[in-house]
Amino acid sequence: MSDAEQTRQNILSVAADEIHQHGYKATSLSVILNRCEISKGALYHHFTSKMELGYAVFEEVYTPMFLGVWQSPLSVEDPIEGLCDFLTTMTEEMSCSEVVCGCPLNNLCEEMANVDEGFRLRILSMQEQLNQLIVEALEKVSENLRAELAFSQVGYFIVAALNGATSLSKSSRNKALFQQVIAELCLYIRALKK
Amino acid sequence: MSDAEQTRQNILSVAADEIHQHGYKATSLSVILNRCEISKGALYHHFTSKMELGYAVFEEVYTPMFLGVWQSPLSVEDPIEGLCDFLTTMTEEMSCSEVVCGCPLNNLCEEMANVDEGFRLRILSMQEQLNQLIVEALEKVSENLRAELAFSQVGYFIVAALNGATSLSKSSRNKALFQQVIAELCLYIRALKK
DNA sequence: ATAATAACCAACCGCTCGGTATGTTGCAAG
DNA sequence: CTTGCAACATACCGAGCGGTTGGTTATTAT
Repeated sequence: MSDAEQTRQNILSVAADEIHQHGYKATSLSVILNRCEISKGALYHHFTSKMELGYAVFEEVYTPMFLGVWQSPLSVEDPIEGLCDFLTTMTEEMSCSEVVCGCPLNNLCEEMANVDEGFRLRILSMQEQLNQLIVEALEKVSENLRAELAFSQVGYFIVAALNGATSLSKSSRNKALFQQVIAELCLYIRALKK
Repeated sequence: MSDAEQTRQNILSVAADEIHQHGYKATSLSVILNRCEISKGALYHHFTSKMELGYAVFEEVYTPMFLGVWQSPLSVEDPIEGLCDFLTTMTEEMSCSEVVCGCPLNNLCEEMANVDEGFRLRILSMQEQLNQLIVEALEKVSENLRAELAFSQVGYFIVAALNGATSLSKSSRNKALFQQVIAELCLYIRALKK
């Protein structure tokens, strides 16, 4: 990787971390510059504006990360159990600070969807892709599931409950509440089976 | 009501609206001043800082509103149906822009819980009160519910799903997704019955 | 070897923000 | 009648922000 590309990737990675921790608006370019030990000129050579940097973080960091994380648990033989295992393992392995930090996608959705159309459309697309993954997984084992289910609706419900769980744990600064909601979510998911 | 108290209430009401629409940080004092047609001196006569104004909005506007909204559907004979009716009626009656605007409590939780301890504790208290309302309602009809339920966990799950539903509708700018998640949530709630 | 361009730096700009200092008005008690 | 304080108004401050400008160094193509 060329030096320039290295610089760019470093900016993206640091920006992704800052945006995850403090949100897009509260992320200061000067902090990114300090952490990367570069000048403002360097940053503006690689990105035309803060907004473009935000979009790049979304597309080049968050999106591949997200698809990667969700694909594996849904690709197993029994996606219902795969999903539940994934959720419980995640709650167990995540540090308290990670839980409190929330999901990058949900954070950006709350912060930016009503403010910037570029972010909104990217978030929407990501959510639809994620929902599609769940729907396909459910369809794969539909013969083992209750008959009256609306898969897309179920998929969005699962995502909603998960996002709500992270939101709740932000006020309690505690994994306990998060774990409870995930536990209840797993009960719901397992009850999808016949 | 005295003129001064009138001014104070006006500030609170306008600030509550601005914070609901744009969040706490993005709410500019100058906008509040313009809408209220008062000077900065007037605002700082009634509130010592923007933070204190935010706390006052939470305690004097959001809290009573919230408790009022949730108490009625949970106080009826069958709180399960009361809750489902409440949720579906809400989705039907809320305008699209209201849905997209989100829940003030959840918005503040996402924005401020990780940033300011004063907000965090107030939000936490409000969520616990809300959960308590649900738990008490469930206990009231526990003989009609499935035996193995953990009421507190169920309460938080319901709140989480609801919050997640508003989050999802922010990216779609659409009531449809919100309605779907609420519909699935009602299926879950009704399935709490034996 | 040199010209051109990529990659980067330092200094500065305008703007908005929350907050403050000082001044003015009006009512109400003594 | 005046003294005093509540209830405002006006003007200003410093800080931090995203972004721009003009210049410098390093790399690459001819």
